[in-house]
Amino acid sequence: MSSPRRTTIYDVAREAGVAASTVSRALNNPRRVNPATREHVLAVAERLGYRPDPLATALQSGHKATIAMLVPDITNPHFFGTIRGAEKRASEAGLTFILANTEESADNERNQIERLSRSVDGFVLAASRMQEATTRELAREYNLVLVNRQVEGLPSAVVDNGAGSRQIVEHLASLGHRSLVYLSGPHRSWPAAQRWRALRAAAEAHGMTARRLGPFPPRVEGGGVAADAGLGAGATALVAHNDLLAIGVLRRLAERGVPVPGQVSVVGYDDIFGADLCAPALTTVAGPHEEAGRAAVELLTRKGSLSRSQPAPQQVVLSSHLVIRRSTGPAAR
Amino acid sequence: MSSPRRTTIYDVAREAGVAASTVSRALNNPRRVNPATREHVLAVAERLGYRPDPLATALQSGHKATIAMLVPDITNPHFFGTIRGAEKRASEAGLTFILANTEESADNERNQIERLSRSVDGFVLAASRMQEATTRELAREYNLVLVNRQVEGLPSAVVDNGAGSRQIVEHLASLGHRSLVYLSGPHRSWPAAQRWRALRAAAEAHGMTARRLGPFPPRVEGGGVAADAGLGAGATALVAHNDLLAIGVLRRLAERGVPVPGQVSVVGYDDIFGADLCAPALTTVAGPHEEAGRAAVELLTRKGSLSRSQPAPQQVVLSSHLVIRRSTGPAAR
DNA sequence: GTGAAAGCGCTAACAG
DNA sequence: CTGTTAGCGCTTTCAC
Repeated sequence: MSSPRRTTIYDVAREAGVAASTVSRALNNPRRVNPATREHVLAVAERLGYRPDPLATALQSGHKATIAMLVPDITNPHFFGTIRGAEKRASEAGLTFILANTEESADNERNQIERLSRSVDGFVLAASRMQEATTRELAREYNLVLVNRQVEGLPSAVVDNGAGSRQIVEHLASLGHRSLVYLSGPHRSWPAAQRWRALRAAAEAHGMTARRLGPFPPRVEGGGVAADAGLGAGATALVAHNDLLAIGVLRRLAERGVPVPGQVSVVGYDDIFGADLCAPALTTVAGPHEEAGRAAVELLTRKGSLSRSQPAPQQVVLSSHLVIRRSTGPAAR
Repeated sequence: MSSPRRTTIYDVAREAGVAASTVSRALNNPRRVNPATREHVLAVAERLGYRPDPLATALQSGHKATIAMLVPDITNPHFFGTIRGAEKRASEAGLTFILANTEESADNERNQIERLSRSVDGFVLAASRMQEATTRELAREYNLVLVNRQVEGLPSAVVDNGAGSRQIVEHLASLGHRSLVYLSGPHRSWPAAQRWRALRAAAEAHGMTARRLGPFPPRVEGGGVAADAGLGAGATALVAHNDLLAIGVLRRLAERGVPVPGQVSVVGYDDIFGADLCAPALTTVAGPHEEAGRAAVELLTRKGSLSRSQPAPQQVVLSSHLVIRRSTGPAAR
């Protein structure tokens, strides 16, 4: 705009009768300057309304005080909690928070990382779509922390759906179900693989049959085909990859006049906003996603400060649990 | 990380056998350099994997290619559409997108603006909580565009809830309702004032009585008191400030055993995700919020490029409409 | 059409 | 403890 030329460190220096470097020190290394002059400099800076220029600081010191979070799809309510947690933590730590959409594309993700690399100190990659090898390679050059994805050797924060998955099976088993069908999300998806593994293992332990169908698009629109496929498989319990898909399944079932949970029980994952609003309210696996977002940022900042004295990158694992609502009930005879 | 020293414009210059300034020109002012040398420089840059440093560019030129969006509450699903639209447009325009939460506080908003001012070209202020005077004052120093708020003399993009509000009244009137109660949001809120104004005017035109209660916290939790207050007022139709509040109202009504829409009709605003999932599905005013986000960014970029030859700041107004679902029905006798 | 040189605002040696 | 001196990587006059 009308750029009235901001006051710089030199203005403060001149006004305070010291050198620019002294001003810089007074501001950043308070102990490396005489308390008296320090007071004075600070007062002058205050009076002149001095504000450091983050760009100039970054250019010189390399410390940008900025992080970026890359999300496959900003719109997906699943990410809201994670985004929120990350933004909050970043803000608390005085970091500027950049948010970018990768549109579910690994290429896009990589490009964004390269585009932003000079502007940020590190990245939080939510549900990254990149191949393990690519991710690992990029991690050698950039500061990366993963959320809801684990790659050996890289720091990450995940909500472990293992516990939730086991609880699904226990819940269904106790209701008399003998088999379940997992309506899978994208096969490339890390959580999808993790969920299926846990479900299958738990089912086996409980003497239940578990089958996997799909992949289905993990959105409400995917629910139509998913429901029909599940029904075709003759299952009494449908476990959808996420709540969006589960809600779509619920809709299709209602359309077809299939009573829930009378004839079929339905379970989701994520406990998104809306999961308890639908009819019937959805039984789903809830997890501390906001916590995961916070933890990821935390890992990023810690990593930066500790100058690689880190023994091994940390992998934070948060637990999940089943929230039982109305969409599950006793198995049909 | 292991910072292998990025290739700079000087590396390219040396390798290409030209001066750094020529490289700069070849990259930015293609026409101010000999086509042949240009080709050559570009080829070398490509080969060396040169990437300009946005920070250095910004420090020198003042052009940051970055915008920030300030939102009162990232968590509120109401903003998702707007955020998404803004992020998309920014990304298309090659702009880096900073997102910050202001926690519903005007002070916080102002601080964020000042903190980020050196790092960005401008701000999109969503549902700004600041006073008109403050906003106007800040707008003289910074590039601001408002979303879902209008301030005389400042550029903005809003979803006009006037049309939707009128449609609410027409809809209710045609169902035989003689009176409605508006369960208001924060009185400081610009949309709240706008909605109430339109509702009242339309009600008058249709010979209906309109009353305003509140303010209520515009969240699901606010629905309890709001519902009770509305019921106490003896209304047959409750128009809630937003869908969150409306959903809370629906819940409270269900708790109290009040049939919807049998005894009371309920209407919301925003058509958030989940509005069609609740039981009964919510009748609500929908608007092109994603469009509003896009438009705001558009205004911001245009404003920057056109060097103040702008006659008057633009105020984009987008229209809304009522989506009729199951929460509204004929007035109880 | 191209090169040399001067900074943008700040930090970080290096002397004193 | 503090001042001087170089740059960070880039753009932009100003000469040639």
